[in-house]
Amino acid sequence: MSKPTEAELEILSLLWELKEASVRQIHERLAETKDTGYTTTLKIMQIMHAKGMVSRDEENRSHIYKPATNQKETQKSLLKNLVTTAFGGSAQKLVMQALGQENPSKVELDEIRAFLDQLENTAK
Amino acid sequence: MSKPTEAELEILSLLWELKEASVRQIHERLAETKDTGYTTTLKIMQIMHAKGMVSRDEENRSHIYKPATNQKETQKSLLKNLVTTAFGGSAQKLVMQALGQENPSKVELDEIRAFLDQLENTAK
DNA sequence: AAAAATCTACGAAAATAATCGTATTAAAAA
DNA sequence: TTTTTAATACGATTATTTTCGTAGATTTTT
Repeated sequence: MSKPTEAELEILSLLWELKEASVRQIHERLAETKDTGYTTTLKIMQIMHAKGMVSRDEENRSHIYKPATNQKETQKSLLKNLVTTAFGGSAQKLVMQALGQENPSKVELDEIRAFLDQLENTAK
Repeated sequence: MSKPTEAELEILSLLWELKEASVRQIHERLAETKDTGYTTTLKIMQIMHAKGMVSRDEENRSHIYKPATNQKETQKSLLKNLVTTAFGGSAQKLVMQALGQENPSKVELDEIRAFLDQLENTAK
């Protein structure tokens, strides 16, 4: 699957969150943060459908869209792209930057630690 | 500073690595992986200069470019953008995805652990 | 039943990004 | 000195992405 554009990614992300949604629902969520027309949202979702990036149920007049691209795979390729273009290929640098800018809770940090342990044991 | 485009980011990244470079140098590096014309590289670097994204020394005929945008800041904003658009705002999810896809060495993992510890102590 | 609101489809315009060709000038090589 | 190579500037073209307006159909409200 080709890389989603910025606008597509915003919508895809909402679909991952909501599992499924109508154009209206997506548009209302987008409208919270940006000032965009309904038909613009519609058009982009139609394009995404044409690309096979989402599926849709046309049973009712208001179509219901679902993500058709795997979330993990998509995130992975976006990350890979960012690591190579902006972080000189170092995932570690990216991770540290990401953590440094946030203020992760102890719980989150512990979860990451557990994940690191698991990585170390599973690998090899 | 506005978000660099894909092509700009590639160049910026090389400039961060090299500290400074001529158009020719950048172009040769780009040409290793993609098939692009010299004047295309030149044009993009000129645009970057017009945007204030890079500075340049025009002393000699072959201009020498330097990054004018802070690497950390730029990386930070790109990450923030990715976290919000693709990871539903969760830096933790992004971090785990990033680590999971690589195969980090024990040394790297330990460095990250140390970083986590430091985060925990510094914060609050 | 008529009017208003709500959908989709779709083409076209606008905005943004990337590519390239040509002119001109300066430096290097012959 | 002449020719060739290498550089910048810059406009124009192409490609991609985003936005919008309008038509036509179906629901919902009055």
